[in-house]
Amino acid sequence: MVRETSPASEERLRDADRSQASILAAARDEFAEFGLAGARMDRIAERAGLNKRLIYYYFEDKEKLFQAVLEQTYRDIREEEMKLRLADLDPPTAVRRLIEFTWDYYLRHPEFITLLNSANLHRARHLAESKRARELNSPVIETLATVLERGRREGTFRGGVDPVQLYVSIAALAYFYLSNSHTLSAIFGRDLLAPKARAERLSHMNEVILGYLTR
Amino acid sequence: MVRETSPASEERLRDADRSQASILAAARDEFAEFGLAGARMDRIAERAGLNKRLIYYYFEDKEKLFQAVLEQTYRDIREEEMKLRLADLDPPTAVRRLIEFTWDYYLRHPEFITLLNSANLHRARHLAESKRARELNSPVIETLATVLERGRREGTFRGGVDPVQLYVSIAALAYFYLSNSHTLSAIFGRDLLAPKARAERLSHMNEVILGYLTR
Amino acid sequence: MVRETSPASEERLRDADRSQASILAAARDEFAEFGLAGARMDRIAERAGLNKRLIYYYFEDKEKLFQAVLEQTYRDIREEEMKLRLADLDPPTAVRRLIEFTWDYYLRHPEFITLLNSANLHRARHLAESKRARELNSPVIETLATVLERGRREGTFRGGVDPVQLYVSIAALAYFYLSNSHTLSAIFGRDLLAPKARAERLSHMNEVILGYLTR
Amino acid sequence: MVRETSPASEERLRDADRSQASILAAARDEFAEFGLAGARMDRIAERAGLNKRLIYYYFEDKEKLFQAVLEQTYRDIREEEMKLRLADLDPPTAVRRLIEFTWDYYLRHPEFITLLNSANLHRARHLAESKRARELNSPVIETLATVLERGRREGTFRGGVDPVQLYVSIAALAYFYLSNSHTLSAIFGRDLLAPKARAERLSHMNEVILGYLTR
DNA sequence: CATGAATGAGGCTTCATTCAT
DNA sequence: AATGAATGAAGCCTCATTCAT
Repeated sequence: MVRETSPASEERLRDADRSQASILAAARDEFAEFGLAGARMDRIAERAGLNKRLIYYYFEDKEKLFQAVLEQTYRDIREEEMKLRLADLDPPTAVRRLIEFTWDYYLRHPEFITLLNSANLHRARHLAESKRARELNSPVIETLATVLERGRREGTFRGGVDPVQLYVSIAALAYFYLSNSHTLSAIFGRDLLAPKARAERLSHMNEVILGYLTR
Repeated sequence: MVRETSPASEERLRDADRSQASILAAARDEFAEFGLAGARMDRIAERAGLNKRLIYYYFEDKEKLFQAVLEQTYRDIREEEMKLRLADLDPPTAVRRLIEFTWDYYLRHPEFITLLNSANLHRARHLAESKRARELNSPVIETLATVLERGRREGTFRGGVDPVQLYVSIAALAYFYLSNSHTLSAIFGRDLLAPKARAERLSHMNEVILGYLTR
Repeated sequence: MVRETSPASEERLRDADRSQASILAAARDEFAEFGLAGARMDRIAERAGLNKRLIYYYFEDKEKLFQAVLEQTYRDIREEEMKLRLADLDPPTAVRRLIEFTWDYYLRHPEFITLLNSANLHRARHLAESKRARELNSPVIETLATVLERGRREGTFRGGVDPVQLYVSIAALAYFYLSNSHTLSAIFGRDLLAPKARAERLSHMNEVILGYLTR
Repeated sequence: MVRETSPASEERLRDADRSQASILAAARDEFAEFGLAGARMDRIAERAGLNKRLIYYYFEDKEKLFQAVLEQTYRDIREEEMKLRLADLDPPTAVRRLIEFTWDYYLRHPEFITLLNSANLHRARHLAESKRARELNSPVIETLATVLERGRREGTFRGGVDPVQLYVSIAALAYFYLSNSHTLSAIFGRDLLAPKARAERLSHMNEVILGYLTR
């Protein structure tokens, strides 16, 4: 005999999950747009289409909510990084793939950048408290290490490249450009987010990193 | 005895200047520490050792004060960049000098990074409103262009390098590392600001940029 | 197999009784600790180990719950007073017994005092609404009247003593000392609840009341 | 030459003082009526006829305001006790005077009782934090000691009476009756605050205390 | 009988800003 | 130039209570 899960309780559970997910998504957008201090709990509730009180019911307070958003944010990017399968590609292609993924991900997830900035404004306090910080380490780093090693053995890449430094540098080249695009656009008097400018940036990034790696 | 008006009024002027400067410095620290939304006018007054009302007297409101801080911040870095005299150096040394200056400046002025992040969180609204935005363009860019051109002609550097892209990339490599040092430290489980780590990062940055430029 | 309805329903009834008693005890402690306004329905549920909704199921709302607690509190002390059997003792012993009982009861039931204070802060509104107020009249008063009369006839006690006034005074001497022990301890700079201090107080109370009564 | 205090600044100061006094009086009434948890900052502001924000400006938060009210309350009664001049009276009269003063003071200041109850509900935490607790010790105690000693030497009073215990007992007899008058009235079915009942209580108190003291 | 999810009203407190001198 | 007093709006959070099973 098949046990019938009470549809009622299942739906209830799903409601709870759905409510939490709604809040989390709404909070992510609000924090991304206004930062931790500038975010408004009222607006988060409104964005989520739920009662404000419910936020406290599930997430205790603003700080904890922010922390939950950060954790979710990291989980999201790590999950996508896992799909990259860089090990299957020849070294230069793998590096190019990582650069393009990073660039695209930041473009598709502008909230990632502002959330990270907010987290760092608060000295990563929320991350430090999140006992799972180390789990957020990118799975790409290890793969990148083997890619670099393979490239070196094949004679394509230079040796002595620290994969962590390289990973950080790839992120840096994309992140800084996008994070500061408004300021830079104002200063340089040209729109850095225009399609052409974007293509040029990606191209430049590839040149810099591969120009550096390739011997 | 005749009371001399002039020195008194002059002194008063200097007091006024000093007060404004105090407020500006206090505001810079406060905004850097807490962001625009997180900053407190009360604390700024306290930091400046002056009455809160005076801030409004000189700077109208919080937004305008933030704008004034940003402008000052840009003026400060541009002023130091002017002293670089890259044109006097041979191309690789000039580039290395720029990288080291950037790195050092960010290290000596951690507030620069968080202020810039705040400005961008607000989509550079405060900069756009500042009629002097274009004046904030770095004087280094032009010099860098000539340096790159000279390097190319001398056969040291590759050609086709956009000085703006390169300038942005140099800033990016330093900025991202420092801006996200807390988060990265938590994730990698090691202190990215320790002296050794800092030296390694600077070395890596030089290698990437010069490895890319040099043919 | 036949399912027996009766024990089940009986058990359920006992469960219901037990739940109500749990809630009542939890509420008594919570109200005693924080007063009516300071008490939290959440905490009462938690203390009772039961769902908050159940409190409303059994007691309608916070006010009614408080009233129920008060009634129970009075029933409890009256029940113990009934066991005193003062009529069996010679007058001075009977009075001493009452004093000691009062003192002990307040010491054993510190919640009695704060609950009474809360009730009076609300001008005994909850008591006035309880149709059974008069039933809460102490059974001791009548006994005390006969004791006083007997003492007078025997020549031990003075005449003209109103048993209600005396009863109130005995309660007063114990109640005030214990109710305000924290304040008094702070002011006098000594711990009024230390064993020695407590013994001295009881002794003093006996002396005052018997010194007054005895001729 | 007479220095003229700027009327402006003096008035300003008086405004500040007056505002604080208004808030304190309003808070005293509100806390007396509803207790600490039941009191509403909004209502206090309204009672004081001042902006709610001002309460925080002068008193920081609700707890601190409560503490300030308590301190004021103690200062008030101590100040009146100072005027008693018991030392000038013959011992029985002095004691009677103290009893009557206590009774009258509680009747004229019903807020005194509920405030004290509130303070004790919170275990005198606010008093303990008030470094001036010991200063709140009644000046009457010492006088009472000399009165008792004088009475004993004159042969009117019994010996071995602890003035602190006696002082507490006198307060107790009045306090309990008034503090619990609502509850007691409901239980006994008669109005304990009616003029006749009040006179009887005062008379009883005098009889108890003097009956006890007099030998 | 029992419970997790949800809510509207309201409470304490904070904030940028202005007033009056 | 400088300041203490004062304010209205709004922010975070809590509370008693109800809903839906």
